[in-house]
Amino acid sequence: MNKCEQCIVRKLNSLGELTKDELVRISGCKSSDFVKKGEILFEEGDHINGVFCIKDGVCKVTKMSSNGREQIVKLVKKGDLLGERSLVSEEVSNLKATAINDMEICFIPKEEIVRDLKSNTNFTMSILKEMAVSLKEADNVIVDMAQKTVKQRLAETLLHLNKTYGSEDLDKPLDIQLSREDIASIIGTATESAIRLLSAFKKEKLIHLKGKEIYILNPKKLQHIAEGF
Amino acid sequence: MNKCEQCIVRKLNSLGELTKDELVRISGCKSSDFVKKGEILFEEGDHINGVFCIKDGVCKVTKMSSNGREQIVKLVKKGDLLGERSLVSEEVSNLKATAINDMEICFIPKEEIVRDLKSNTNFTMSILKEMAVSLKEADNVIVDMAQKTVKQRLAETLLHLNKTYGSEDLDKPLDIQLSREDIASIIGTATESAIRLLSAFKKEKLIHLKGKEIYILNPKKLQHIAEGF
DNA sequence: CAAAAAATATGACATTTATCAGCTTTTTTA
DNA sequence: TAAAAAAGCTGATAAATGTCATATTTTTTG
Repeated sequence: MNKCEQCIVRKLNSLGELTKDELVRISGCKSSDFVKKGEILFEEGDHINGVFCIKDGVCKVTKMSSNGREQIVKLVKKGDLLGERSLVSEEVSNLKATAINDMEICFIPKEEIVRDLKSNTNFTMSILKEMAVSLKEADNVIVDMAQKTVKQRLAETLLHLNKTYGSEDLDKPLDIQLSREDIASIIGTATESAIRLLSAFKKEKLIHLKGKEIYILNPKKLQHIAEGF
Repeated sequence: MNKCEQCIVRKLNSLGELTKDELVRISGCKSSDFVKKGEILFEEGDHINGVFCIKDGVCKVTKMSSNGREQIVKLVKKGDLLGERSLVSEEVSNLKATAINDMEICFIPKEEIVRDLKSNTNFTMSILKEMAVSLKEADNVIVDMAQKTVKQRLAETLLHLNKTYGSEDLDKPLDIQLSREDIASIIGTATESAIRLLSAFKKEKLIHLKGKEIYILNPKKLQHIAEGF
């Protein structure tokens, strides 16, 4: 089993605030796992009781609406933590996490992390900061969902994906493979509508599509569309 | 000026976790204020640098979308804290807060609160918990905005308002007066659409309207509508 | 590899929602 | 209190989006 204190991934999230001694202890109680594409990390109703640290891969975090459609609430990637909320809540999860591609993850039990949360101020403040950022982002998503058209939201989402999974090289596709259904589930629309708009963007040469590969050709124009022009 | 350590409102939020000594210190540096209906507490772009504790009244927290329409992100009422994010972020506010009715508020400067955040674990954990709850609620709103129809969202919103501002007595209206524009801005639709649906709900005897007063007559049926039936 | 299943794509149409115009009622202001 | 302004309401219509049907392509499976 790999050691947390030697793992580069910890530097990407709040775990980087832990001391060497704390990391050694965490290392001793954590479990590591490989998760295949399509497999479920946890579901709505599960007791999580710990935090996932994503070493590699991407998963989608979803919530089922009462209409019976799944909404992707966020994408979690290498370096991110998942399940922080379980640390300060006794409730079961209201979210489901599914691997988008093959993943490598670690799981740290709640009791161990909570210990540090109560003793290491830097760590706590870092978690607080992460939550604050998440809250701000959530507010932005709410406003977009409420006020923007599906077309604007698709443009927005493509730009967002480009920022996170795009390369400087315009000839390379986004480093994430989403189904059309996933894309629709991010922007909150019917799969057919997402497909239609993607086709329209392709026709306007804003993007290029090759199977599930997406090339962002004209981010500037996409930005204009996202802003309502 | 009133004293925090004697203020009942503190028991409604994380400030209740502070010790008597801490509260006395906070009391010495806080400022109190009355805010008239319609007045602005802070705007997008403002440096807040502190936390508001709402002693009385309600305010709407909004964000302007790039389309030029304001979206109400949440309503903040007596007992709530406002601006917690400023404690762990140097950024300017991305939100605007406007009084919905006459308010009485206290403002506690950031430096003072951050001191306690770093020394009083109970307080920090309480703030963490509040943020975790907010995050969960935000996820729910995102899913509703993305997946539900305007009609469903209106029903949902009425029930939500009923839970927070309703009385046990069905003959009494909700204890909050929102304009039709505000209601539209909560559910993310055009004012005319909100008015039309309110009229339809009234015709079906689910609610009763008398000016800005709203009476919830049939919460059960509203629940059904909110869930998509 | 062939058959079956799943995902993608597109058209036709129905439904939802926004927009604009005009009117009435309520609230504010001088 | 009268006039002006704002808010509320309703109808007509346009635009956006969802749904259903069906064809095609891609992926999975035996």
